[in-house]
Amino acid sequence: MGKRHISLKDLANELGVSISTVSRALKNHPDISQSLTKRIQQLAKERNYSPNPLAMGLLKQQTRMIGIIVPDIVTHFYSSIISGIESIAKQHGYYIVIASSNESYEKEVETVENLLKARVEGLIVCLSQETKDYSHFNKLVENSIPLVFFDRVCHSLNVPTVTADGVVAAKNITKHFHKNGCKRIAYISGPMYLNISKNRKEGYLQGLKECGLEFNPELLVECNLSPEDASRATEQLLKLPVLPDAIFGLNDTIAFAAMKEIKRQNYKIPDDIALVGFTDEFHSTVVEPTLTSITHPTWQMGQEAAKLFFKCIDGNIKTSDQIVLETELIIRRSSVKKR
Amino acid sequence: MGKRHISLKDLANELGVSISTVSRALKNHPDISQSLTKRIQQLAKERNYSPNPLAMGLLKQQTRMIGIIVPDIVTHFYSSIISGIESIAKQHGYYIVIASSNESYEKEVETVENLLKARVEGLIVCLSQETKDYSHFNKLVENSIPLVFFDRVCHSLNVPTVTADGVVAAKNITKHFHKNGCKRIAYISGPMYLNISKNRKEGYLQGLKECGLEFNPELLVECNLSPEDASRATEQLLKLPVLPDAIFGLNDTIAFAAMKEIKRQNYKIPDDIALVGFTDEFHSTVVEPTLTSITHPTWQMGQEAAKLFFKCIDGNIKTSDQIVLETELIIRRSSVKKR
DNA sequence: TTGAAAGCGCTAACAG
DNA sequence: CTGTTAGCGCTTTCAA
Repeated sequence: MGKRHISLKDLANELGVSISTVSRALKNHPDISQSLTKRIQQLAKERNYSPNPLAMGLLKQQTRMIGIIVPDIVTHFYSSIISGIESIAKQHGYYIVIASSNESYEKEVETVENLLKARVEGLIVCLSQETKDYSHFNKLVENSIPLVFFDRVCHSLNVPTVTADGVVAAKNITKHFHKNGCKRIAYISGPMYLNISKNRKEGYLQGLKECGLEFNPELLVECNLSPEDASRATEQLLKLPVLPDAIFGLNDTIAFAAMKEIKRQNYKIPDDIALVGFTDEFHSTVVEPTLTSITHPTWQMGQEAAKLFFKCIDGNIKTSDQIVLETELIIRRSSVKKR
Repeated sequence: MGKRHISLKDLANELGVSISTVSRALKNHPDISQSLTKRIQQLAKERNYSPNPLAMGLLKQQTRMIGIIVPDIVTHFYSSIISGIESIAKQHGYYIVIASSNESYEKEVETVENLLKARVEGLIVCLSQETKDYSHFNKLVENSIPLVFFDRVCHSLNVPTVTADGVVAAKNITKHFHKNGCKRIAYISGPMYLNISKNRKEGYLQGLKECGLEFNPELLVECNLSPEDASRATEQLLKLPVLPDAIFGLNDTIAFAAMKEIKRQNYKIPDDIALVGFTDEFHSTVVEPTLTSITHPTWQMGQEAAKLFFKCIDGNIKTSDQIVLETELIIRRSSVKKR
């Protein structure tokens, strides 16, 4: 094995000076003579010295690690956001530690604890679909440990958040449907305690109103966020005495599942039923028909979340730092009726 | 801010004993009296004590962090492998630090350095598509720092690897095409210095031979792994005086791009051109027609890679530890001609 | 049965 | 201009 990293001490010994001299020289402290500084820096480069972050961390009580908790890591939406976070983290010389809650409340609680034990400096979190109780985040808030929520957030905790404007997005979807002649517009939602479900419902209702359509409760079905349950929800809609002529899903996963189920029952998209998704996964353009969807600026969401995080670190966060990003309706074939 | 974590010292002060006593009690050292041990452990639990990993790391010279380098994090293939790695890492009480090379050699080199600076205990790596030179890994090998490659690997370095059996897989694809009446079977490959491209070519050639077909160089085109270049490669195939009647892509990203291009030119899949992908991304079942593909046991690949990693850590690795996993051809509609 | 002290790598206050 | 020292949290001899 052997020694893998050399230390200040190694350098100091080799040059016959003290450790602190080396330390100072390396940061160009004016106290050290030009020539010595040069010699020391030279040797450091030769030996490929790099400071031991553990020692630094211990001393400064900081690890330069950000904990990220996402419902899952395999969805493009989240991994793209993670990329965005990473890009900012790297600029600040921080590392990210990623953990997945697998959409489980229990695992989320456990994960928070673990990351704290690992001494991350703070957390950037998207809540699991099961999470209704937020007390596991209290400890962070009380100790003013940096905490940022994105996408699925909890406003009661007074924590900075980054979200996409689901109200406007859902309103636009609804109006888009209406413009295409749809009158029975259905919404497959997630659990209503999630802000994303609620916001999109809000926009859905506003949209209906603006279009002069009445809200029909049987056209709003809830499901958990699994493809299986989304299929079930779709089936439920398709069993209605009068079919819906449009469906929009809380996200693309749900929309894809709905698409499969609609096809399975031999209805035509968009002519029998128009379909719109949400979050614009990469494959929206590959499915048949191509899926109309709401794009999220995921990369940017990640970046904004990371920026808020560093504002927390620097201690100049306003509790009112609630960033809401615009989305865009990308119209493809799944929602445009040929008439 | 205040103190966020309590230390042995805190506990010791509170009980009026020495730090070392507390330390020993917490690990049930027989020297400490039963009653004291109990009292100490009780307080530790109350105060929610957890050892400071930085201090431990500094002392033991280990960080319990594994560095992972993947070409990108947003592809399901990689994120799923990462999940697999994480599951094993967690069992061993290790954390993973994920970095992406973005398919760039330069960034890969830089990333290796950064992770080493961060004192990860070793690396689990999938090479970038540009990487032909492996000297940035020499340092690890020389210092026997644990290093494991998966999927895109370098055999010359004598490092343990986990791969999928691309030869057999590509052979099966070729034979599957032939069974469906295809005679002009094309292969859109990646750069040939990548083992995955080479292996699949090998299998492709074997398959042709077994089917009594001759290899036609114009039916093998290379592209870098971007959708854009894959489209270009597809176009090239579609410009041939005689069309291919089957195409298999190095991976699903390429296959999806090929699918788009084929559709754009108004050819029918599978009847004009049969299509098969590789790696079985989630959306294979949603595209139209559903995409025949080779599934990789990605989760398992990650797990195996992590297990090899810990064998390295424990020092009982054989240089011959080369794990090759079986794949499976999942036949869907894109490759079955109606005749 | 318990405590004191050294040391992991580093910085910073304090002495020369 | 440079060296000494203390201390971050912990384990581990060595002493008592």
